[in-house]
Amino acid sequence: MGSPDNFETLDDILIEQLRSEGFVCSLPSRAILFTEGETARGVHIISKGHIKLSISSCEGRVLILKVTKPGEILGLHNCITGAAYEMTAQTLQPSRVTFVKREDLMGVLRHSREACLSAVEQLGRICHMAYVEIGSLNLSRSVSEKLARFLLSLSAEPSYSEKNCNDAVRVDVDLTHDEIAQAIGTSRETVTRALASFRKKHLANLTRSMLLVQNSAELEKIAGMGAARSEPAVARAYSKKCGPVSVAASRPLSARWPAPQRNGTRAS
Amino acid sequence: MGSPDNFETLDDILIEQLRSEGFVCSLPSRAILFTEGETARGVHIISKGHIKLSISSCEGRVLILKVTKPGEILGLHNCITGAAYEMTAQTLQPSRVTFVKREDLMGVLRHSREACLSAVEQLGRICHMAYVEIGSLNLSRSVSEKLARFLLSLSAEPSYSEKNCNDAVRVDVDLTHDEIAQAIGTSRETVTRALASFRKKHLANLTRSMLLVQNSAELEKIAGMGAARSEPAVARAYSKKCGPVSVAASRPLSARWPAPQRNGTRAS
DNA sequence: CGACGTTAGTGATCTCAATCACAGGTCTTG
DNA sequence: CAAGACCTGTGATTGAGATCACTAACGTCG
Repeated sequence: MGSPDNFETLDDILIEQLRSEGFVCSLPSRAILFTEGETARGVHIISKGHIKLSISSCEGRVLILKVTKPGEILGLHNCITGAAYEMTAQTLQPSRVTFVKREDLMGVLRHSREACLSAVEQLGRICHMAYVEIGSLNLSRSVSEKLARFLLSLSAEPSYSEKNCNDAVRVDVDLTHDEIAQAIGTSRETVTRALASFRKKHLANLTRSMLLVQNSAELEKIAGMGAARSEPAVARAYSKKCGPVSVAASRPLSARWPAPQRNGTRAS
Repeated sequence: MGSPDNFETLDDILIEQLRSEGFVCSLPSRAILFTEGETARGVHIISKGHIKLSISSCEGRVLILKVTKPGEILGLHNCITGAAYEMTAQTLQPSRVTFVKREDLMGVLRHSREACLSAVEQLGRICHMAYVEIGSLNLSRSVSEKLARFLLSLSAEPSYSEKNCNDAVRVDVDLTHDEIAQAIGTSRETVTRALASFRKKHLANLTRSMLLVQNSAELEKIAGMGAARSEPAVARAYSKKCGPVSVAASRPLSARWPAPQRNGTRAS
């Protein structure tokens, strides 16, 4: 988890430099910044408001990838590679964004070493997030697990949450059940039911875009994040011919997982 | 789709430069390059062999993210951001990789502008792939759809496939049914059944790590990739208050994803 | 060569969540 | 304010696929 020594300060240099190049615009709620398939003309830097990023199949199925917070930059990699947007961006509230043309972005990258390193850092972070998202989305079976994880991720977001007294966290989410369903890949009704279940158990309460996380500990247990189960259970993937050899390079082979034995740790 | 004018040549500069800095090592089949949770000490550049990248949940569930081909670079963003690997890398065949230490990577990035731009390009591409993967993984319901897509992606891979006479493509995949299941997020038995179904319909035939794609056109239809349906059907997501305003840019609104109709590829 | 250990192939069940079908709420907007 | 248009909440139904439980092929290697 150690944040890298070197880049520390570079972190937002790119954004700082870009801000002066771009022009600001205000957008109403539910405005679309760009849609998938479109070619990127530039990048958007969010100053105010939350932006919903989603991918959709042409059948109408929609997957919400993430909801960005102010300070993030959108479409960076599309500008750089020239690949069309693979997602659609839509504001959830009235927002303010700075738009920087692709040429200007490229100019900055080419002329400022620091900006370029900063871009590398930004992209690295985005990659990481994407992979974590993939895992989080696909490595869970039950809906309640995904929903719990989703609610927790919302409440963990500082720009959203207003911590309260004891354990409760109040979050202002401008998402409908339908959108939540799209974010965790399930159906609206199922979200409604799962939320009702959480409410009944006093774990969390979502009413009219106001989420109240009451028992985050228990939620985390449901989400499978809690260190509750210490059973690592590395699974069959490594139980086979596995790792007779690992790269020459020094390798502590981080003892994150115990003996790769066959064992079916069922949660029952 | 236009590959960007500018970077064209920069494409592999980073890798070229890194190659001279690193040291090569040969690995047997099923060797592990690194595991999730571990901190990145450097990057791996694949010279020979295919590498399986997977994420696993602590319950033992495994998701195979992708199988890389020679020429790719692994762990770049982990080195850069300092974040731990979010995935495990394992060889599928005897392989040869070049390992470059993190310090050396950083040095190259800092001292060569072109290398840095090249890194930006690389990362951009990786981001794009990751997002496409997310969509592909989550926006389809039926297993046969995902399996078809997966088989096609294998056969499309030049480093794998050996095109044959007419339509048939022969591919040498070193993946078990189990691993395929992990790659498309389903169970082994289901993969076996779906493959049997494809075999029966003479669409594709997978036997002992030898895939023969017989009717790619039909497979594509199942995968929902075929331009068959031109129905944009952008869906309810935009049907609401939607885009009263869209940032300056025009938007072609091209629908990217599958459009299969209901069809059950059940064995039975 | 026989003995494991790993893959593949198949049936029988069972479960979770998608879907369908409404009904009551809430928020827009003329 | 009344009419719609969305959103939420719930029941009933259904089906795709996960799981379980075996059996049958290989392959490897003492």
